[in-house]
Amino acid sequence: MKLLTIGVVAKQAGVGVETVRYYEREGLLEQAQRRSSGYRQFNEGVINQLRFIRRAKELDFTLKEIKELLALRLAPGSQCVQIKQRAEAKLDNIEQKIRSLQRMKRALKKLTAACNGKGPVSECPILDSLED
Amino acid sequence: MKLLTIGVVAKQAGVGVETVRYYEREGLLEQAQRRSSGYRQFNEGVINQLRFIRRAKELDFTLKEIKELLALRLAPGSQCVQIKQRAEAKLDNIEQKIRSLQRMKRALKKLTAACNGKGPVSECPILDSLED
DNA sequence: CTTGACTCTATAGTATGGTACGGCCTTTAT
DNA sequence: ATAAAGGCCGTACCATACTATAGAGTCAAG
Repeated sequence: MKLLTIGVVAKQAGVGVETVRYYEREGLLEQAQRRSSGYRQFNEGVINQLRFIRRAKELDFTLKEIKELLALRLAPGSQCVQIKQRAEAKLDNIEQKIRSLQRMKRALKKLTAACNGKGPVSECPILDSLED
Repeated sequence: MKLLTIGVVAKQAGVGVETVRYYEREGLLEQAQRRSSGYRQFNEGVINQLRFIRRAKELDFTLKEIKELLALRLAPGSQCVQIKQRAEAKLDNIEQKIRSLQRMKRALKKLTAACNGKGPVSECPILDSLED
């Protein structure tokens, strides 16, 4: 098992060195072993963990939620259904955001449609409807 | 023209007193007149301005963008088309967010569909696909 | 005139997810 | 042996949009 320095790990995982330290501080990564000089020594698995974090972030999980996922993954007796529940909750969450954005979109579309883009600001129907 | 204290203004507009001061500091509201004691005196128009800000925020404009809208509104020679452009840019922006969330949604749906919710975490296909 | 509610300022803290800096120590290559 | 590159830590800083606190002064009602 090869041991890697933080710089190598960061590069492999596509994140900054500071980010790796930050994740360690925040408990997303376990405390790395140290050599006598104090330098961290990672085993290769950390790179996959960092990728896990990145993927989960792409799915809109917060670091806090990711930490919970990682904890579940390691806790003895955790069941797959717990992970599934979290994924489904996140799915709900995302769907709500989408609906909210779609409402905004409709409202803004209506405003821009009402405006012919001509004339001074004093006659702008977009501002008018924000003001009234 | 009645002059109002900050507390009245805040209440009428449905925001906190601190928020009004914050907006003033940030340049979203012009500096209020003061009486000799140093107390702010607002005229009633401020309430509409605060509502403007609230509505624009609901449409996902940031305070920075709102400040620009307000500046445009006051600048002589501003044209309606400039407002419309900003609204359309924001619309694009929102549409991008929606698309991004929809991608996440599809990915998460796929993951949850692959998981029957049975068995230990070590066999969870959701975690598997985040890890690999 | 007193009391309680209101207001003032400046400063710090909240949450999120990092990024940057300074000063120092270690490793690695030549 | 030396110099460059990399690592360490603690702290501060970024953006966003507030919110809270302390300590002081002011206003209005009774």
